[in-house]
Amino acid sequence: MALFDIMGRRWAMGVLWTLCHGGPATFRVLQERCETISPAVLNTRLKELRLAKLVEHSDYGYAATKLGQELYEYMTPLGKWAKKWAKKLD
Amino acid sequence: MALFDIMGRRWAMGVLWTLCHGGPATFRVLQERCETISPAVLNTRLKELRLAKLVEHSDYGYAATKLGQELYEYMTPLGKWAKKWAKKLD
DNA sequence: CGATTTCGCTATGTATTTCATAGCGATTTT
DNA sequence: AAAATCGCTATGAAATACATAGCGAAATCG
Repeated sequence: MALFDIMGRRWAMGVLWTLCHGGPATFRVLQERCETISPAVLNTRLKELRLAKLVEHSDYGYAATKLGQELYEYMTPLGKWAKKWAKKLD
Repeated sequence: MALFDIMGRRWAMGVLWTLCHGGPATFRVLQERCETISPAVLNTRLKELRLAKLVEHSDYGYAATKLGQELYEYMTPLGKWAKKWAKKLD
């Protein structure tokens, strides 16, 4: 369950989601998009995500790799489901 | 993204996965199935998952709710994908 | 029935992770 | 040349997770 290992860290999913949803971004732009992430954690997550080949550092800044996009696509329906789920919590 | 909030905690996905994959279990059995989880963390996650209505405490011990199963089903293809992904890391 | 085992879980002290914030050196803009 | 912006590191405090021991209640055994 090594995937859970990396995804079970704060902001790991959030960063990948943000990159896929909003497109490539520089460090600082990405930081702003995440709104409340600290640069230290963002930096750590980016290193981990790059090591996991889910994110890469291109000319346009950080971007999801093909693998990262694939993972994101598995997560999108989950995002929709989450809205339904949230309503049931009241 | 409140779903990421709860799922982005250590063992949250793992516990739900374990319950869905192996069926309902008592606290101690669940702890054994997770192999390396500490009782304190397991207890915390169970509280959170119950609050999120993903897990419930039935007669047979802890079990995933219908909602929890739904979420699990979104995660299963992800588990298969993870194997493919793991090979590309070597 | 009393003794033992098992159960769910809490307590405790330590290690790791995350946090907010400041700021450095390098590059780009003015 | 000065100022702004960049990616990122440093730091110290707070939150989270860890391993381990063990408690009180319930089930099981003799």
